[in-house]
Amino acid sequence: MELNERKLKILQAIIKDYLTTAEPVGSRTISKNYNLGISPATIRNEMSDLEELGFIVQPHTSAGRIPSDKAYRLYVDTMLELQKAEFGKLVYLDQLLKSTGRIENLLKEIARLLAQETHYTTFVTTPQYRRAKVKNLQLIDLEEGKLLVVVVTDTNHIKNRTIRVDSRYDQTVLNRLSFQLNEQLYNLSLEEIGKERIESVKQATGEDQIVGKILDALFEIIHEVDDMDIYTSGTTNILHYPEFADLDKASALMRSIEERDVFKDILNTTFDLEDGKVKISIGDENELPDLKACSLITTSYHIHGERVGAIGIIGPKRMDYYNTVYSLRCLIKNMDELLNRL
Amino acid sequence: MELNERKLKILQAIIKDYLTTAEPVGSRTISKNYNLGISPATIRNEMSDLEELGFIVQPHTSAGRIPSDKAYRLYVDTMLELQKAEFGKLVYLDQLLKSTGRIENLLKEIARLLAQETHYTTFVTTPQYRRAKVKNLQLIDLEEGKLLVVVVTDTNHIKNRTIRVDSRYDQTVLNRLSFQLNEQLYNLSLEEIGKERIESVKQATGEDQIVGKILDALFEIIHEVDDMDIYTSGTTNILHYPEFADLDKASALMRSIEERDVFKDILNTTFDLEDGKVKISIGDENELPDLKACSLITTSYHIHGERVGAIGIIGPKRMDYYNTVYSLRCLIKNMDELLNRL
DNA sequence: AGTTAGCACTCGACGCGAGCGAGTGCTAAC
DNA sequence: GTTAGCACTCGCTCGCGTCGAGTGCTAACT
Repeated sequence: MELNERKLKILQAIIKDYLTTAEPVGSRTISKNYNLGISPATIRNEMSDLEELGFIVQPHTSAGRIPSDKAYRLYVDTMLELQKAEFGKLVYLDQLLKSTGRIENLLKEIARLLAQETHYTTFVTTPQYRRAKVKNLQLIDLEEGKLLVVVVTDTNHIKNRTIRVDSRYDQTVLNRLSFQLNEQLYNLSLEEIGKERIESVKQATGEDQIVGKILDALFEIIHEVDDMDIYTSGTTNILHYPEFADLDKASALMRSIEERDVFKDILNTTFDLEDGKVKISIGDENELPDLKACSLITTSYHIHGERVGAIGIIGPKRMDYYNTVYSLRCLIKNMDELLNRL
Repeated sequence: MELNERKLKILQAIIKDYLTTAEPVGSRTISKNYNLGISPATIRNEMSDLEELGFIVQPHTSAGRIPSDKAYRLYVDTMLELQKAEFGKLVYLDQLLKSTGRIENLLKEIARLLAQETHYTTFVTTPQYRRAKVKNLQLIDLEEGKLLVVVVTDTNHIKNRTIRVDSRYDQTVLNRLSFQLNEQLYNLSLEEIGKERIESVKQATGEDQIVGKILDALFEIIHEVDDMDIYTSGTTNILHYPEFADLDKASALMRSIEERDVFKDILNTTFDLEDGKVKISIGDENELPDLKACSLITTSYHIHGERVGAIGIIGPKRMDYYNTVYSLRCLIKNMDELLNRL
């Protein structure tokens, strides 16, 4: 059995109807409202096939059908035509810039506006300059069993961390070690220092136990998200989605968002995204259990051409993908321009 | 009719019971569980009196009684004995300090821990240095009906705001006015410029309509909270209070908190608090409609002896005042010490 | 005069069953 | 291959009776 054109049209109709009503869709509804020229009985037969193919599911016997994750994926991949959209200028962003000088407030406001427009939950991270380069790395003897690792970047950000080691190392030994590591890492940007690079430096420096520990700490320092804030808005909208009528579910999701647990996964994948790409991840495609009833639309924003931050929308799987993606794209275009002017 | 000792005991019993069960309290319950040595019938008579006195209310006929705001106020003022409490050292705060260098993260964590301990919603503001002094004040003619007020402090913070006026003022007139106002306000710290000071300057400058407007704007500029962040935690706890079972109420309150509307009132009164004082404001005592079903416990924290930030707890009127106030006091003591060490 | 037992009454909460209606799958005819 | 017809399923709503917690009132008791 294959997905012929009529099945596709019916599926499309089901999705479209379900997106607006949030109610299971029956054969009669489709026959009446989407003139495909076929009777409810025929549609029923096709729907039975679509269910077998895994595109729709029945919440219970004698209910209509609702789209599955697979259907949403198909919808997003093939039925959403966004390529040729034109994006207007958002004048309110300019006004925003005038009313506040701090970029933090600007980002907060952007999250707020996006939430207001889409009625979903939104988030924006503060910018992360991952192209900053290592200028200096220094190891400092603190006390028996403790070392301090300090990294200074060419943007004069200072990051440090204490690590535990088994024995005491003399400062002259540490200085030599610092020098070696500096040679290996100098002028590398933070994003270039990935897991592989760390491993290769380990090899090059001779696989010493302490060097291993230092490099692991270094990796963490560089990639720590401690100084990144995430601004959210519209979390209370979750309470109004019919799929979160169950208070426990809603509360679990809201707590995950409040505690920032949600973002651990999201941000990694977003920063790996190629420029200008909007990523949609639907239901079960999300790692976090609380997000399995949600869809996520994420993208990145730029300052001086550098991809520095993430912005995204969390909504029910039944969300209005078309308009939401449109809004996000339009916002990003205006936002990138705005941030370049800062 | 007066509030004799027996009535007081019954009221106390009602409050105590209601705080734990969140259910209206009946006469039989009190007779059985709090051995006051009187029968339900007698208690009913007394309760009838207590209702007439405004200390308890009946949600509907044939239901038990619940304490009114007035009762909570009495309870908090006279029945809560907190004076002689000893506060232990919170070791986890020290650990917190070690794990993060930034004060922002420290404050976020403090809000989180307090929410976790109390199961209510908490907030902490970032520090505000209000002892900065006025260095210069300038009025600038913008256009017909619009003036710009600029204040510069000795810490080189610049604050400004446009205000609307009825007619146009020549810049030379504005300069003279600026000079006059500067004379009055120069070298005053921001916290010294309170409502009373503003009033007295109004008098001294001759009660002109425009001067009034300028001074009002000035007051707002000085006390505006634009560069202040407010960290909240535990907002989802609201969903579990029985008094917010109504989703619309819960969602309205959570939105108010998310949008920071709640804090406009709260913060003004908190910063006016004398040092070390914990303020409790119950139900209708709160300005904001969404807070009328809540109680608020707020106090301030200090850095180098200066009162710089607010911290507080938002819970249902039925909250556990005793333990919550205790937790807050204990936290503040440790927090002030910790912040001094920074 | 204050206290208490007794009693009728109120009213929300809960559970149950009938009825409704949206929707299905199957069958037989077109 | 399509469709009309039909029996069947099942969640939802609504009304109704019951239950029980709680009250106020009255009359009797101390």
